[in-house]
Amino acid sequence: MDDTSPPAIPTHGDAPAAPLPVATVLEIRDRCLCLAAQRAARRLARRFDRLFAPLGLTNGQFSLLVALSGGWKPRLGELADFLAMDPTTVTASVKTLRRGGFVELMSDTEDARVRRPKLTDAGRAILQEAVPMWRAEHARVDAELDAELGAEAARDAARLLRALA
Amino acid sequence: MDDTSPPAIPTHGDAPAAPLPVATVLEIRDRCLCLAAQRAARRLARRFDRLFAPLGLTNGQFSLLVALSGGWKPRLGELADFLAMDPTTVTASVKTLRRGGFVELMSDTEDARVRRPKLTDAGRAILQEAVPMWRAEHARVDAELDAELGAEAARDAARLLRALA
DNA sequence: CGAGAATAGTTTGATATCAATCAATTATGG
DNA sequence: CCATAATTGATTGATATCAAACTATTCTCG
Repeated sequence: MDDTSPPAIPTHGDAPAAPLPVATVLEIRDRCLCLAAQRAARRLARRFDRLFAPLGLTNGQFSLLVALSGGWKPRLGELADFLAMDPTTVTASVKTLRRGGFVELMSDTEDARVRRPKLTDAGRAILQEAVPMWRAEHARVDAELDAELGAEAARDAARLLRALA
Repeated sequence: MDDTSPPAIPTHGDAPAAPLPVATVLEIRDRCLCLAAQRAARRLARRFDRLFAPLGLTNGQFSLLVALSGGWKPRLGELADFLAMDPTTVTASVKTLRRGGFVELMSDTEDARVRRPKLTDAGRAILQEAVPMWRAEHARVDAELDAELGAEAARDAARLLRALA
């Protein structure tokens, strides 16, 4: 930083790391679907995490419990595919829910490698509290989206997100 | 479960935790924007994390570095707003990037509470490698979206996600 | 049947994420 | 000017996330 020192000699043959052109920054900021998806996911996650906080549930735990509450009896790997999670993340999430008493883990009788998570009574009970909360909050989200984009685009949102996943 | 035992007496006045109706499960599975956003975000995050892995960057670190590469000199809180992150997450992310030598943290001369992250030469250099990779990969994402939804919906995708955030 | 490949899940280690709480600094009202 | 409130970040603790490496089990085919 002393102007009597000789001109800097770049370490390789590279130019000395100029800032990106403004157009490039704007292109990424405004068009990057990955960034946009992370932002939307974080905002919505926080919103539903706060909604479910009085129950001691997170949005992800709610989704996992819902997935198990129908007739579907997935193995852990199938659950990971459905949630678009890494299998190791599902292992960890199920462990937390097991500690909370909402889920138990059964070994498959056909194939000893396979394990299937199963809702407990406590799991079903907390869902009966959570579902009406979800319904009310989600109606608000839909209304806000309608106001911002119009009903048509709002309906496309779910389809778009499914296509991205 | 023994039919000679007396009828179960629910702990409270509640019904003994019946499974959710199938229609409810399907409603949440197919319409919940939060779940859909998490899925899309995880898939895209994994995709760009793998893309940038040879550089030792994650998708989130890339986005943060891009945000700092233009003329914008945000304080940490402003950066958190832009990324829709919790401020404490930004503190943690910047710490990692500082350890990697890509960012430095400057105290503001006007207000001693304020700190502003700043790209280092190494940060600018790695961006020059990462941006072409991003461009190529993102073109593939766009093409896949075009094929699935048509060009029009694909072009609106970023706008829709911004509305969600 | 038996050896090697494939599959299912777990463990470990690193980063990401956020709520709750704390410390430092600045602004405001009396 | 001082006491209090508001602002800005940092720290802590818990869960989430995924890559890499591992164990256990099942499959395949010679």
